[in-house]
Amino acid sequence: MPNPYTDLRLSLARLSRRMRQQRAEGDVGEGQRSVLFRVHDAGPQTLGALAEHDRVTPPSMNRTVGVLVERGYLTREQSTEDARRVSIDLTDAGRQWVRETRRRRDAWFAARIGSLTAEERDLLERVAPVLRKLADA
Amino acid sequence: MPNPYTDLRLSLARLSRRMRQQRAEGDVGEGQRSVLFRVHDAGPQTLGALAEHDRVTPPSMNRTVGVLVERGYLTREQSTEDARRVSIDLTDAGRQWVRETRRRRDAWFAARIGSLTAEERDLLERVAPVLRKLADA
DNA sequence: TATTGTTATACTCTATAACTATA
DNA sequence: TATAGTTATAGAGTATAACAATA
Repeated sequence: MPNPYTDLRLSLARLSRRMRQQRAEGDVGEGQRSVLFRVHDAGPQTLGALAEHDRVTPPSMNRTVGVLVERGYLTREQSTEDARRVSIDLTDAGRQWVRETRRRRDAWFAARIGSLTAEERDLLERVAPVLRKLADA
Repeated sequence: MPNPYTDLRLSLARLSRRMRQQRAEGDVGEGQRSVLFRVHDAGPQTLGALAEHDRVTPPSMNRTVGVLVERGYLTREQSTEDARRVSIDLTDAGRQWVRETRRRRDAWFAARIGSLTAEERDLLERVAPVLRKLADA
């Protein structure tokens, strides 16, 4: 065992996989969800910004955005300052979708949290900022 | 904010995404990796068992396994007790691939760990079993 | 000329339906 | 008949290359 964090890393990967599998029938895929969450949290984005954020090529992101526009969750609007750029924003339906999805996932996660002891829950709350730091590093 | 664990859940998802993106050029995909790791950790598996473990349909898993057999990482062998079943196992190359990949990922993770304080590292080590419990719940 | 976005095209991974061999 | 695996086929999602519009 060359590294004491192997177990931690594996547990993280596994838990995250379980979370990702928590999606409703007929739901949007992982890439689409990421875009909707991003626009919800960071406001209107250009295509390039979204592609970079998800580390995906612009044509790929363009297709993803196209699907979400067709579904009525996003709007594409040409920028007034720079006509090359587009501004991608949420519709009301998109905003509602994000809220609903977040609610459902939080509920799933909270149910699992409920099986822990008070001490374990306390530990989780304290480790949250550390995980955030790791993710952003 | 209806749930105090939203932040934790998001950090987990984000960190895991970063980890998954850590793959070398010409590397195998996520689904293929999951299969190799599974067989490495749990020993020879039937196709159905692998499909169920990854929550994927048998035809889909069959294709994934087929690619890995062609790549020389897995072998398919008919069971002697029940001729309908196949036993899927790692080749030496497959075993080596798993070890190498795990080593690389651990290194990536360890590098990020290095930016933490001793106290934060201690917290992480203690939370590992809790995360495992959550993932397995 | 460089940048932003898009279209054309192909490849991978997934799924459902239908088939084969075995129990 | 039921089960384990496979084959046939199609639908998402991704990529690279080439193009269009604008700066």
